[in-house]
Amino acid sequence: MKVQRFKNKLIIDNPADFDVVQTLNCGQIFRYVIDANSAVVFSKDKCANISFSPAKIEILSNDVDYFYHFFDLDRDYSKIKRTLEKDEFLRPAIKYGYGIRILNNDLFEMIVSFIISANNNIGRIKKSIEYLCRHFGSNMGNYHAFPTLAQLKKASVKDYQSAGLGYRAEQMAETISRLTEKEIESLNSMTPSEQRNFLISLKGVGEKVANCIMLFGLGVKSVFPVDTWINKVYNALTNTQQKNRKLITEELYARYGELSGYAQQYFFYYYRDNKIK
DNA sequence: GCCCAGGGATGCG
DNA sequence: CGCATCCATGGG
Repeated sequence: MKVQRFKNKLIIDNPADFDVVQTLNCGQIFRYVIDANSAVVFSKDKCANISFSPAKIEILSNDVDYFYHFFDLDRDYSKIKRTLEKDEFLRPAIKYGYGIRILNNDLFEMIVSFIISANNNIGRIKKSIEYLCRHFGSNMGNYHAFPTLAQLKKASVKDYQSAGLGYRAEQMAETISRLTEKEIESLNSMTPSEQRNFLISLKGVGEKVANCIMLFGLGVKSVFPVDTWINKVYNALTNTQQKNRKLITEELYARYGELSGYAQQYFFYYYRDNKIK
């Protein structure tokens, strides 16, 4: 897939491995607006305006380098799909979500976003995050940036409750008050196992949330986050009624290995979009 | 009113 | 360890 880079624009002609709708709607980003042929995507303090058709994708931004990496445009997804298509469970999901790419989201944004995501639904997650951006993030003119750690340290438990975090409000306040920029930065140089241990030590972060933060915020693809949807998928495919998510996580990681993160996204998008029981 | 959502913390054995 | 129960909140 060839990407043309200009000063303020990326152009992709005949994008075989990139579908904007699929990539934005597969639950890895909560700040975007989209309609039939255009979208606006927000990450950290940046934004990109996208227009798309089957023949062409145009990404406009004043930080092209950031969004080139954000949309993972250096990676060959056709190769990944060729490998994963050999798996009979995955084949229909890849056919459906052929244009999914795993976004390289901002790490701190992922930590906050996925703490909010626990036992929650995507609509409510989006609203809570919007609230935090509007009340604590820098005003960028047309939009508000995702708040920095320093900015969120000014938020109280009450603020988080007003944002709709419910019982996660106290967890968030504690995690934000304890977390330092240095710790966040240091995650980049840790091994996956060290990353997981640190992340799980944060209030509101368990196995699944840690895996999501690693997958979307640290680029670690050898993780398989298991949420309620993946739990349903697993039971449907294996004809079981397994409820032990730790066991499901281990089994799916054993099956998909270093490509677990990709496999998980194809499954999630396919089954959630088709509302499989 | 019940059930569910990209689960985690807690307590109990 | 594993396991059950509880937890805010809003939409279906």
